[in-house]
Amino acid sequence: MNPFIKRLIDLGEISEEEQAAMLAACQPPVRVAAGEDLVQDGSQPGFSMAILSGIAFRYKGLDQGRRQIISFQVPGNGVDLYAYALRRLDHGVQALTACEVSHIPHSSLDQLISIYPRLALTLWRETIQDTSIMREQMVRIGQRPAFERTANLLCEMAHRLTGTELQLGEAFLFPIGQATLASALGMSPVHTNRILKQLRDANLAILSRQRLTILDLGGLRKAGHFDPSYLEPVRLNAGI
Amino acid sequence: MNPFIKRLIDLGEISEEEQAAMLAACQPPVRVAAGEDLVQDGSQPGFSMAILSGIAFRYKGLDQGRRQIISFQVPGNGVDLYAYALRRLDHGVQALTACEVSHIPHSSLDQLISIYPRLALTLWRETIQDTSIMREQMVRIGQRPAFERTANLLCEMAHRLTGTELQLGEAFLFPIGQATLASALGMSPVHTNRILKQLRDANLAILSRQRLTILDLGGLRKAGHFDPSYLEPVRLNAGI
DNA sequence: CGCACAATTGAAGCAGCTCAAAATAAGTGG
DNA sequence: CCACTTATTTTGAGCTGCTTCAATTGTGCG
Repeated sequence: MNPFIKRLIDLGEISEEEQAAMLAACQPPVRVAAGEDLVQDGSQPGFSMAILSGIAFRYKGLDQGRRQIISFQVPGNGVDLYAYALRRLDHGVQALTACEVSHIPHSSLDQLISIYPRLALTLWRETIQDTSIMREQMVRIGQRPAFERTANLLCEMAHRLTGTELQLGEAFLFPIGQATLASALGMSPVHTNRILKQLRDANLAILSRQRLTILDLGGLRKAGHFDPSYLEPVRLNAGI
Repeated sequence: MNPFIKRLIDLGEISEEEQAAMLAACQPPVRVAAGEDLVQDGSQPGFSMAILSGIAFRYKGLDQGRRQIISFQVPGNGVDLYAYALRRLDHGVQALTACEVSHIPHSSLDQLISIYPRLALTLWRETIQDTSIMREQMVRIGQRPAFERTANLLCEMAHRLTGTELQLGEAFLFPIGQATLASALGMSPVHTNRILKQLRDANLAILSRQRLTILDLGGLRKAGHFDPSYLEPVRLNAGI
């Protein structure tokens, strides 16, 4: 099934009719090569996107080549759904791996939402989940020392990639260079390298050859003070 | 005028009827003392809030007392409007100064939005502005060195407080302790103190006695590499 | 094979941290 | 309004986590 639709179902009860309507609003998949921008910083797209396969990331660039990676987007995630209400993007989105994305024109969203208001709430929830991840990233960068910080991010990625096509048994396809990882962690590439070595030496995780291999999930979680509750899907009418 | 309504008007064209309806959905103001929580981390509020006066901040706590301040909320800002779609808050909100806030029950939002769908988009836009600020905060923490980082945040606060009741001529009421500021900047209180001294010595800004005084806005902006474009209100149908 | 790029390691420096004490400011009760 | 207490700010000193620079090794690929 379309992983984006699957995700929306996870986020809230949506009828088959709504699913079909959402699916119809998604344009045929576009392939984007690794390293390409899905949308440019500062552009004014008339569409949002859903990631069908692959990993992308959002980033904000500074002068002199430095940049901060804001968050990763995995299959099923929407990308800049809230660009729907933004005139001008304040960040870029780039493909980490080759990606398949579906464009969703904002005009289609207008129609969709006017017919199925509940869908709007579900889409909104997807963006909210996104902000939860951003907050966690902020805590990571602002408060956690390098080792814990790195372990924590790897835990998050493993968690989010679980169940996607990118899971390969105990390992995950996560072809990120150390320089790129460094700009997600807010630390230097050299230090990132050393921390990865420490994680390897501690038999917690290995990141190499396009792959993230978790050797000791429990240990990695402890090292990263990782608590996945912020990633659990948020159902409006569940629980209480 | 109610600063929240004023802000919504800034964010998009909303009719007087819509304004009135929104106003009606806001419950009578509640006063919260400085240092008190507006909402607790982990709680499940059935309402969102608007800040009528004062400054609040959102934060995520770690073990051992460390915490990261996610963002500040100034008069007119909504607080956790998207808690509307969240079951359980993943962060807390605390009053920096004494605050007046208006609760907006989610049930009222339901009704409001079903009658005035355009209001939903405007509220959404308010939350989007919020995420822009969060992204900037992430860049600040992840990429900027202490001096630039601090200057940048002070620029943002000055910008956002301009035009509110908290503006006092060249200065702003911003009664933040250095320890609190430190947890917003992701640095130690001692170092925060030294950076503030540097800013003072450079005749850029003074933060003391409850007040933020900007001595040299141009210089402060340059020092902080501050570009306010992410704060400009985002109008859907404007421009182009 | 050989080129280009990514990962690894070493070494030196510094930005920012912790610890700890002194100086100011802010409350509080008499 | 003063004396006292308590919190906040400021400063010093020493340390370390992380950075930068630079060289080496490894890896993927035409």
